Amino acid sequence: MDNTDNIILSILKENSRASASEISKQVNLSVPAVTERIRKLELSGVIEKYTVRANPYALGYNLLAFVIVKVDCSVNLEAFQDAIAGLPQVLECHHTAGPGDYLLKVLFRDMQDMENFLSRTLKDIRGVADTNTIICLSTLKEEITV
Amino acid sequence: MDNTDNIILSILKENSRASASEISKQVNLSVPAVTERIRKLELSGVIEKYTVRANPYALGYNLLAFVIVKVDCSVNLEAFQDAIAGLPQVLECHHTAGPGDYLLKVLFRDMQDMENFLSRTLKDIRGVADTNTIICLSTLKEEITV
DNA sequence: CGTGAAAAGAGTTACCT
DNA sequence: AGGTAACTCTTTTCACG
Repeated sequence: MDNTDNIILSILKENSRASASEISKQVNLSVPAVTERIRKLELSGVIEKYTVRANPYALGYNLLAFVIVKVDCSVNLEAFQDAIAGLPQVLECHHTAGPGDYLLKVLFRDMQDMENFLSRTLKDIRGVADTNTIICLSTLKEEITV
Repeated sequence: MDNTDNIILSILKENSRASASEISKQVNLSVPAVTERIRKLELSGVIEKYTVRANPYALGYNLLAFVIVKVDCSVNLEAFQDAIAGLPQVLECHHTAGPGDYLLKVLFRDMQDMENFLSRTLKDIRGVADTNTIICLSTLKEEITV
């Protein structure tokens, strides 16, 4: 993971469809050398997957919020986790040490969608004791990784 | 944005390097038809960018935390925002309505790196009045978008 | 929206520095 | 480790049905 690898990674982060020949010009290396480095980045797990960044707004999701969830410790956590992970609106679910037990990042179409999620979807999941919602007014930065 | 578009989008989310011919087989459409749909998804902004998902752990970042930041209202917010956005460790920065003013998603190499970030990097930014850190124990789900 | 052909560009390999 | 060159395969693009 030298400097060249970092440049290659940042090029792919900007455009994962960049060809090896395009990249080779930017890093002053031959095509096979670039191909080999990318292959190693994939094998070592640095490159997890080639993906697409979709715009939630263009898809009708205009509201973003983080939800801090407190869970009743007496309940089976796996059921809670499976239920949460199955909700497509829930982009992220982290087990946390802090004011709550879980932190969710959730997209909503509108306020009503959010209300519905908080007062129905979430409360219907066994184990959810309390929720605390942080509404996002605007997003200044949103990267997948370093 | 019909069902076919959704399938195409989900295929690209799984592998953004999938060729139009590969996709065409999965959606039972011709190659030019798929190409045209993808072009429209790009133009309409649904597809924001083709990117790579890098594994933070493979890059030495083993600690993830969310930091709730309270800002002194009397200070110029732009300076704060620019300073924050310039930090590569800060993956996300949201302006929020809630217990704090900003919510940051930050990667750390280790505990010392986190301590350094909280007690130096952050405190040195003008306007930061108070911080509250939520440490992630584990991550169950982490998607970019719906 | 499908088909088919033509052209361009991709990746791969082997060999050499 | 990296460069060069040739070969092969795939992809994309275009004109037409």
